[in-house]
Amino acid sequence: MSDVDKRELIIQSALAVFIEKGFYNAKISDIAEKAGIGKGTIYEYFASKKEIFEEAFTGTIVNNYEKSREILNKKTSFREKLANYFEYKYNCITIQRSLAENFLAHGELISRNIKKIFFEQTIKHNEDLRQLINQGIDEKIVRANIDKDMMVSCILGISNTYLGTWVFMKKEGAIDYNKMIDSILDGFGEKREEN
Amino acid sequence: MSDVDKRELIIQSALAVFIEKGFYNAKISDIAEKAGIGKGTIYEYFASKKEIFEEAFTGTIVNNYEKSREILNKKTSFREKLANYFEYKYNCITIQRSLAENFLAHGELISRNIKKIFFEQTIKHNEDLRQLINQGIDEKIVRANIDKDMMVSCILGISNTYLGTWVFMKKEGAIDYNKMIDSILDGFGEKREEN
Amino acid sequence: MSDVDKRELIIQSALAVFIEKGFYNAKISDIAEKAGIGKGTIYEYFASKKEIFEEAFTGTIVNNYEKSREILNKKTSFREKLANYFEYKYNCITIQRSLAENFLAHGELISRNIKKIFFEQTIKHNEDLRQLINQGIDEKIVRANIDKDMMVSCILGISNTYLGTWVFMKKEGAIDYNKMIDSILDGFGEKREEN
Amino acid sequence: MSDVDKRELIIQSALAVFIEKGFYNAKISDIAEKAGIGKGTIYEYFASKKEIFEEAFTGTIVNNYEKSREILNKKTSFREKLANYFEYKYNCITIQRSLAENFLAHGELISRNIKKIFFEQTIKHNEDLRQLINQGIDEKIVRANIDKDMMVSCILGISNTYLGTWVFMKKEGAIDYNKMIDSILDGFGEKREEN
DNA sequence: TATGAATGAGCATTCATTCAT
DNA sequence: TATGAATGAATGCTCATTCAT
Repeated sequence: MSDVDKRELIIQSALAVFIEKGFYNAKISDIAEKAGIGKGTIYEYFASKKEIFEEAFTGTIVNNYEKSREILNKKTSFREKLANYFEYKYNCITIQRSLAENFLAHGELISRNIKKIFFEQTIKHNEDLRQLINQGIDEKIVRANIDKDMMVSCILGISNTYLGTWVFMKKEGAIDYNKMIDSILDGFGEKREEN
Repeated sequence: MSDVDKRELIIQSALAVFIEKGFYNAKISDIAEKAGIGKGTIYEYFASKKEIFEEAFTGTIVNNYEKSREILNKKTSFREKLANYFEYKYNCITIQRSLAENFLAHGELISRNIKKIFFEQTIKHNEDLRQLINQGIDEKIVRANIDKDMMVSCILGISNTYLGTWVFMKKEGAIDYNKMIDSILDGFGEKREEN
Repeated sequence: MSDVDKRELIIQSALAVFIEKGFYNAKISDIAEKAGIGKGTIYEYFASKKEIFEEAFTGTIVNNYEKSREILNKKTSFREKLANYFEYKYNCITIQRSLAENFLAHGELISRNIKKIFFEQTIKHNEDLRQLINQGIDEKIVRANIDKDMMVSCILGISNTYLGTWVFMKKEGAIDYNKMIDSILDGFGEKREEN
Repeated sequence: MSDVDKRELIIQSALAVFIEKGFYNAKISDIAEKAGIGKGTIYEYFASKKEIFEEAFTGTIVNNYEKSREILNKKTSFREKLANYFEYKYNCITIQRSLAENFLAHGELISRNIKKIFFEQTIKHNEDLRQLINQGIDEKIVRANIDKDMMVSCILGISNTYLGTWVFMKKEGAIDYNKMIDSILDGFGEKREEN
């Protein structure tokens, strides 16, 4: 097994253990056992538990970002993109939630570098969503004069909360992504002349 | 100082330390020092670190719920209530975020009882928001045929994400709560005949 | 309540708790509760937990010694004295065992002074038993040429072990003290010409 | 060093510290230091201080029993066996006393299992002594009509008390084991027709 | 005098990390 | 390179003792 593969093996095992137990209750021995290797071996590839956590986290956010960017860069319509984006978010919401919680809850664990990566990815992600909004404007689906920050927040917020509730409540059946999109586009208010 | 006051002092000190350092890095001695009392004294009022955490958390969620319910029960219009609600949420978003993170990130810490309280408060809060939506419908501000779950998620999501970003990015200036409300009511899409 | 009475109350309460839980598991608060007084009050009468223990112990050994000496000083025959002695020892074997165990097991607890008292009492007690043996010799019941130390050990040993087993095994029914005495006097061997 | 040897090293070190200081004053760090290893290492071999204590104790009582049984099973005469038995008891009386004291004084420390072992060994030991008495009867040295329980108590009692005093008083010189045996066989009384 | 709230020294135990093999 | 036995720093909690009331 190559060095790269061994690292990846450790990261994936660590990820599983971190998600299951959280950072502080995840023991190095748990990770080693999950990976089927010795405790000492982990230290041949990583300097500390913190480093494993950071790397697992960095990999996951970068990976998530790449995947969502892929979706948003396809040659499809605004609505299709948004639906695919929601679907993707739903699929990774469990793992994301756990990681985000660890990340947020243990600020002290996160080195400056990791924070920078997270920040950059968030910015890029927001930019991607703004691009999507621009596309929506070009397609005459989104109004041109809206507050884009607000709309980004709304897209993120509704997906996190609505899909999160779905996961949390263990609801069953198909999610109507189109209704989510309509809600964002049309709002919930009576039609008005002026706003 | 009465027993109740001493408990409250400890809880507030603990809250500050938990928010700053997270559960696992908060030392009992930190809490004692913050409260200006001896370590042993804490154990006169609480059985364990976990119990302090639970109590601090329970108090805060119940307290938050009470305050938001107060706002939502005032004799004011739909728009005014929603604006006040957003304002309130902004004010407590920092503490809320930290607690929620600790709560979510350390599921193992939270006893069945606390989970029940959290769950109940969440359900009640959602019901309060549904009442608010009903009021909006009565006031002919909200359409009658919308998916109320979706709208609740949107209210929660936009407030968490938009206000959260505001706090996280340390933006300055006044937040335009009315624009938030308009976004939810009118959506971001071009006006359409059918939806 | 006089000071002396309060001291005695504390000692008796402490004794009960020490016997039940042993020195290290006996808490000052247990003793205070048993005595129906406040923790602080104990320190008005004793300097430390160790001192309470010592005093309780001293009192008990002196007391035990006094009572056994009383028995051994009565104007009765050798056999009667020995039987009464055994009976007395049986009655106090439980408390004695517990105290002795604490005493022996926690040598470090016992101050030089207490050790001296214990030693003196033991010596005196042995002397009393030697006097008893002399009386037995005078009464022509005990042979004159025996090793008195050995006989003292035998009296102590058989009473401790035989009666101790009785207590430990929770045997019921009457103990035949005369048989104990006969065993010591006659031994268990076949009669021999010379010994 | 093998795992077994390391365990044994820890047990022996613990034994020494328990004997010197008693259970509650024996610190894990004392035991580690005595063994010349780190504190943490002890927990690689034992789950808790209590477990070390139990194991040290179990080993010692079983070991003691085995050794005394060995003596009592030799093809030697009644007197020789008894003399060897006393000699053996003398040699292990110090360690035995300390352990027994800890055992008795800290009932709460001793698990059901350990109590069972102790009880079984005691029963077996008493049976071994009864066998010895039977042998004495066969050899026409012990009278057939004696109370065997009483004689067992006398053997145990005299050895504990007489030898214990010897150890306690730090007497010097050789112990006359034959005189002990004679005392048990002949008693201390004047010869009588009837008893 | 009597009290009990407050205290902090002290210790068993955990687990990330090291390093000899 | 891979290992896991060995380590000891770090911390929650207990409880004898103090002292303000």
